[in-house]
Amino acid sequence: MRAGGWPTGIEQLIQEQKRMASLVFPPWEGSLGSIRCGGVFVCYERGKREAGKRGDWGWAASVLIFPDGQTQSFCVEGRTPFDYVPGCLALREGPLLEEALLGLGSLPDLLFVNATARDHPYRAGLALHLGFKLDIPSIGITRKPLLAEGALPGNKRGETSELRIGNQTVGFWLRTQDNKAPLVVHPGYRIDFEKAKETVLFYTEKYRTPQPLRLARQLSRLLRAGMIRPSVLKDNDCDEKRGNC
DNA sequence: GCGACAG
DNA sequence: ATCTTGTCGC
Repeated sequence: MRAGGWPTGIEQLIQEQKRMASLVFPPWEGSLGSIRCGGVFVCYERGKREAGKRGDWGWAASVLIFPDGQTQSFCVEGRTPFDYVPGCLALREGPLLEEALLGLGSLPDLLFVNATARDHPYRAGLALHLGFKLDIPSIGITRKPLLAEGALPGNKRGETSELRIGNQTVGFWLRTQDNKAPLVVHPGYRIDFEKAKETVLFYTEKYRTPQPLRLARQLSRLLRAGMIRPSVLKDNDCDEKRGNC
């Protein structure tokens, strides 16, 4: 599988988003605990106050967690080809995130992405887009909704509350740790709400952010800091060993 | 026109 | 995405 083929302009992207939103995907049937779960993340230069611009450097990392806890990862850096435009995140981040994933020895069975899915002007945010493009069931995780609205959940781990756009439920708040800020969970490609909830809880036993996404974020920041180099990194054990990658 | 607006 | 500041908890 090769990288590329992303829309290169807003009109082209919107057309693709409308197409994806109109498709019906068969639900994924996998069992947590026996899958390779991935996370992918990109960070940008520190100290900038304005929204991202075309040409900004980005540092991306993907992480794959095996059932036995072993991990693999891949890091890549590059310039982003597009300004940040809400609703068009795929133009800015899609290509680099895909590159990071395709560098892994094998693709994940399930993927966490730092983006929305159905909570989107055309009901096809980057978490859905990336999963669809690579044919990997995907779950989006964000700090806040893009368009959806809904009350906050209770303060206990596992509590949820629906997020809707009009009458349509597009995602949900999920408290992953007692008394810590909830996350927005966006069921993406081939994932239903119940499975998304189970999966996020499975990967947040100890931390607020699902472990694959958390490790990918750590690695991308280490790459940005120059503490690790781009390309293959294998058998990392970053958890509890920050800076030891 | 003005503010909001995943990352 | 990123920064700042102060504050709380382990």
